[in-house]
Amino acid sequence: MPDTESKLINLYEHPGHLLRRAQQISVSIFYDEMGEELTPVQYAMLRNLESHAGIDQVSLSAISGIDTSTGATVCARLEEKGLLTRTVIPTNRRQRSLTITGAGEQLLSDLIPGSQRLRRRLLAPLSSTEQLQFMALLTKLVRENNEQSRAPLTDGVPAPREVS
Amino acid sequence: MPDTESKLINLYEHPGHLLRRAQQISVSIFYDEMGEELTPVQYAMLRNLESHAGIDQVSLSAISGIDTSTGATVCARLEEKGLLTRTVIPTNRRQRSLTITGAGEQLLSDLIPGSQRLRRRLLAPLSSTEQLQFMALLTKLVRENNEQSRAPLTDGVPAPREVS
DNA sequence: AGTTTATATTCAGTGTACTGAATGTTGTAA
DNA sequence: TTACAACATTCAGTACACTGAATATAAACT
Repeated sequence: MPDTESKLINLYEHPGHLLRRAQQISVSIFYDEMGEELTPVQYAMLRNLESHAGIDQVSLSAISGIDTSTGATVCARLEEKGLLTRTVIPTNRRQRSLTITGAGEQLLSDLIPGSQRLRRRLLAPLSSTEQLQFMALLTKLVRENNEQSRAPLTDGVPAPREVS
Repeated sequence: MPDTESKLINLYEHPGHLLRRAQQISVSIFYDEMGEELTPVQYAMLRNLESHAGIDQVSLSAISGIDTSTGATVCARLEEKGLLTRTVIPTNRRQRSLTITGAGEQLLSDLIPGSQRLRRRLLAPLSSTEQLQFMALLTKLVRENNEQSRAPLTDGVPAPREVS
């Protein structure tokens, strides 16, 4: 009998604990391959900004799966580093339009090889078949539990709320 | 052709990003099912302490997969809450022996049903077969990448360094 | 118009999680 | 025994990630 539902002696049979460990490892490899210029979350937001020029902070946070409070501080740091600019939108002075700078785009393109190595290293313990399985299962788990966290993903391109 | 190795347009094909989201969701469900008395990491450390009475902070951090700096602050908070006690070991005044209190053991046993619901909810999007697959793959990934993070797991029972 | 409601952002506070350094203790070697 | 290395713990600093509340703006409604 596989000990999936029975005794909970070993904490490492708990999916939550394993996920925490996997994330730690992922972050660690990230810094190894991508350097110290960006944190994983900063990278994710900048990468998402690249394909959604002029988006506002709330929408960018949403597609990045990050709570808006956190998203604001992340954007502030990216602005400090000169990787994006924030400008108040005249037609809706609540929103700030975000634009990636040249330095930001340069950095992203410099980081492409690292991001590929990161992915390969993280999945290296699995065979190619297992890699596909794992990604499919993880995607399914995230997608269907999506609404659980404070920062549920707005799927795909989330109707950029007519910034213009 | 499955887009596993090709273009990296969609960030949600990146394992690291998915792992971060999965962890967010896991934490969120944790609070939902386990209440606010303990954080996930506090729970993990207390649970590990239960089966390793008298262990020192460094060893407990190691088996919990937590860096010792972080482990120290977590233990301090658990002591404040009256869930464990820390006493300097006379024979080695560097180390502090940790002991779970009655209140700590009570709390852990109260949380057992919640921890089972947590596990079920987290894995609910997957069929039973998929759940087994997923746990196996995640375990493999964590185990073989173990040394990557600052807090590599000492496997199983890590030779409690003769506390006594 | 004036009031409510919704929205975007920010702020205060707590808790991981890490790095790098400091402190104190123990054990070993010159 | 004195110097040095190893070790356990702590501390300072940075960055997520969340909650709950505050602020400012915009839209809707009476």
